[in-house]
Amino acid sequence: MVDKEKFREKIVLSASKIFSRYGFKKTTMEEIARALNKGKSSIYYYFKSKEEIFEAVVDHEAQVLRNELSAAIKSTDDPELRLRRYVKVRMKSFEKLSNYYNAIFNRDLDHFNFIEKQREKYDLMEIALIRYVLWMGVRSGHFNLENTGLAALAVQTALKGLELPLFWEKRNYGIDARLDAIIDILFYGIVRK
Amino acid sequence: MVDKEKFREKIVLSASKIFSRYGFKKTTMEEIARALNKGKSSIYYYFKSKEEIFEAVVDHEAQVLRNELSAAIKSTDDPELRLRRYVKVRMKSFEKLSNYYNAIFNRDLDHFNFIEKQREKYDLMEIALIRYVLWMGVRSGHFNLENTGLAALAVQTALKGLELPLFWEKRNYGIDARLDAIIDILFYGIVRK
DNA sequence: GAATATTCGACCGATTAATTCTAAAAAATT
DNA sequence: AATTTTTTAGAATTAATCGGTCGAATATTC
Repeated sequence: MVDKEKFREKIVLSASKIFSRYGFKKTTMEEIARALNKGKSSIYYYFKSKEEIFEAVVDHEAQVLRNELSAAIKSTDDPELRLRRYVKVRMKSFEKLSNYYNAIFNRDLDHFNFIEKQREKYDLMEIALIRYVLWMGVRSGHFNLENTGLAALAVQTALKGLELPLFWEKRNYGIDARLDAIIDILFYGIVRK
Repeated sequence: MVDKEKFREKIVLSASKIFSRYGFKKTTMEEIARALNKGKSSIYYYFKSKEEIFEAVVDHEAQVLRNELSAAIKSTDDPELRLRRYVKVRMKSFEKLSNYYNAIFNRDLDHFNFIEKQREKYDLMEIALIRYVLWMGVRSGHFNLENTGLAALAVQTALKGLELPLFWEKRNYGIDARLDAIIDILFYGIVRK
């Protein structure tokens, strides 16, 4: 039927909320079904397992993140501001996109190889985006870098490393300020004086 | 030992956070124990079941609520402002004290009779508090009521009825404004013109 | 009204989680 | 320092839960 894909999306959107609230393990098929006013077994008509639903959820949220990131890049021409906005969106999205975040940091989930694949896919995308931002900055003379590929890798590594300390502790206040500080530090070595 | 009661409190405080995040059913003894750096079975030295821990948590939070409510009442002498503050604290606390809230509204828990007892205890306390607030208002000529006992019951019933629509929907914004509106409506029939 | 798509209740086996058991550390008492 | 008592926790037990299957029922399409 034509509507099958539509309903798969409905499932993804609904399950996403439950996953983000309770995490993968604590979310039951029963709950996913109940939220949609369906019987549990009906869900299996659309997805063949809980993992498959979760994979679709993660894919969907990665897509949302990608969109937000490219919107941030398009929002300005100034390379410095652009990188600044990119970092902010990227770090803040990680808070919101908690499924994705959990998928990456939750030890329980390490055995799912699709997480690994997702991570790789995401990493490549991110490095490419950062490299683009850096390259544009170099071209316009704002940034001072020999090898944008290597630099993009370095920046991305730094961002990944910052995720944990940034969100594990005080989850609410000071994030903006701390991000600014981090970005400033990042810039000292990049921006041409 | 003397410290046994102390450690029971530690368990209650710690378990409270986990319960409020995941609810009764989804919280495991394993998690409660892990959060305290103890073995799962050690917890059973202090509480004889998960239910008993939860009961202690609910008791504790009801106590917190009682304290906040009487602080609100003591915070002013003006009867109108006092009732206004009482309602605000009462409605907002319900958001925070989510264990208690869940205990009352979660259908899964209906079979625990201690919930019923807790509910009764709380209702009586609340009616007494409201009656006191109303009575003081009548005495000073601010309120216009024949029977404060009956009026207290009516106000309390109204508040209980408001809990659900108020918190089930948009859980964040407009609550303050909506509460004010509700309080205003409540006052039209109470405050002497 | 046959064929196809969709739903769901009943069930199963594996896993997980609550609780108990046993015995060993750790503290307190003698 | 021996012993008694308190506290801890790994292992064992038991109960419940949950993901997933199956087949039958119901709705939809042709």
